[in-house]
Amino acid sequence: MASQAVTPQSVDFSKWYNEIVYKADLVAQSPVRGCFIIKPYGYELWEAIRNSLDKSFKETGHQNAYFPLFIPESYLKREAEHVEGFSPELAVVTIAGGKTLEEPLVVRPTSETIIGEAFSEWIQSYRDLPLLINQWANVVRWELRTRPFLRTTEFLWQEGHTAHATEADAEAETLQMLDIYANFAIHEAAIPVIKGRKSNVERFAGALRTYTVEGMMGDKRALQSGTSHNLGQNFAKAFDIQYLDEANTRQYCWTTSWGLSTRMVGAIVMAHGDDTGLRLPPRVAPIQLVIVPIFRSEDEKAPVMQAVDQLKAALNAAGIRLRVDDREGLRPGFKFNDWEMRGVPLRMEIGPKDVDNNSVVLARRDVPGKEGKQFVSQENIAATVAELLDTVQASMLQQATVFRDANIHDIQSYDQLQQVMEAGGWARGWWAGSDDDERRVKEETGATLRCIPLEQPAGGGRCFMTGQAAGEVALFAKAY
RNA sequence: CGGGGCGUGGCGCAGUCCGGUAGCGCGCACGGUUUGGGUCCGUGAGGUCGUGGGUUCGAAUCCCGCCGCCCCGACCA
Repeated sequence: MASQAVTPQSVDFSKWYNEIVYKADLVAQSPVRGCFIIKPYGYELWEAIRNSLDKSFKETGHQNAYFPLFIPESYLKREAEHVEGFSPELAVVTIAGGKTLEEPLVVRPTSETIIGEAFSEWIQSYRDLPLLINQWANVVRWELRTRPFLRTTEFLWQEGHTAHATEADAEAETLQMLDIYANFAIHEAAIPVIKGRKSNVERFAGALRTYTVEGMMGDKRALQSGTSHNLGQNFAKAFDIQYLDEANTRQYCWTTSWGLSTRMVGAIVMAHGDDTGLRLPPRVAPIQLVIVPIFRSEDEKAPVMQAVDQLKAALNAAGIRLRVDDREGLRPGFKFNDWEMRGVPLRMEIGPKDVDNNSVVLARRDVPGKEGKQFVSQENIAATVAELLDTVQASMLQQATVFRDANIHDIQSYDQLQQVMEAGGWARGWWAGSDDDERRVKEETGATLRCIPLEQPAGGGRCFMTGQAAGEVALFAKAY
């Protein structure tokens, strides 16, 4: 069937996304609205994300644990801002075992409360700090509107929770984890995210400060791809997380939490996809290389498959994730399109002519059409492929960075903000507005304050909205 | 909850205005053909037309009720 995909830069980007996640076999519909089945190919992509992050967590001294799905309703109520923030989207169990429960159980929307309760028992002394815990889990948030990966009723994520002796330690942890997210997004997912701080309006319910990494999608909208919160002493006070310091006096801990979800899968799809379908960065692609053998007859098939077996062995030995498409009855052209739609970064074509010449064709997914094809020798194929995968990885980051930078516009006035939002893109300008000003921006232009970037220009200027003196620039964009 | 739309084989749809044998494309199964950019031909399987009632000799089609889903808005990793 011919691909009906539209250009991701067009107004039909949403439609393109909804179609491609199904066609590329990432996801399937489920019986429950807002919940989606993640199919093996999509799950492998999530596993690649998970494995990379988990490695970074371990390297920075974090340990995995697992906390219960059900949280007593009273726990959420202990932190006022937190419960207010999450109440509208909670799923609550009131009946179990055929009886009405004395206290309803909340299906976790996040686990600060139950982990805070545990921390209060685990932590006695400054010697117990820092306590660095992460969990891989599912959470449920009953959102009104959902989309595969980007906003689902149930989603998979990791949530890190840490406790520290000092505010400085907590802040350092918060920023360290933000760096891990940013490094993953940039170097693995090839999405050049911008690190920044959230405004009061966008801050996590109960946090002192929230940091974010924001990525630009193919339609120039922003997507928050990971967050890290400095919770201050808010949860420590709500859950009585205290320790005895070296002077034998009781002190409240400073805690953090940080999370990255299956939304990252959607980010990768939306940041890189094109007319033909997905484009997956080699470092996270479940299949990095697909080999398409080409032959007309059984006589031609034997030598081709023999060469394929040899190439496959060499590539496997080098740790390259590959698949041989030996499906019968399908023409090569069909297979080319099929794997391009699924985003496989590199394709190897090998037919009788190549066997004679000791060559193969390698086709890059990041360069469209025939220009992405090249003949290479079968000698040292593993090294050739590995190098080309690195090239594709770098090229995809480069393309995404050029696209991002071309679509961030510096603004000096509210008019300019409105113009940028109408035309599409991100707006960057000096900002000293109030929370109400920020809400007005959202109402009138559809843009939200995505973040106050950590990297700031020198000096200061006048707020583009209020004209007041401003010391920081902020990024505004329409977001998912 | 406000505004708009849709429920017909696995998926996408036509048929509804004007009632009269349930159709098309894709997919699936089988046989043949084909393979360097989305092969072609043939045969076949598969549908309580969302649901309940009403009108009628006869309802996918007309009337009334109900249910479900999608899109836009409010909420959001």
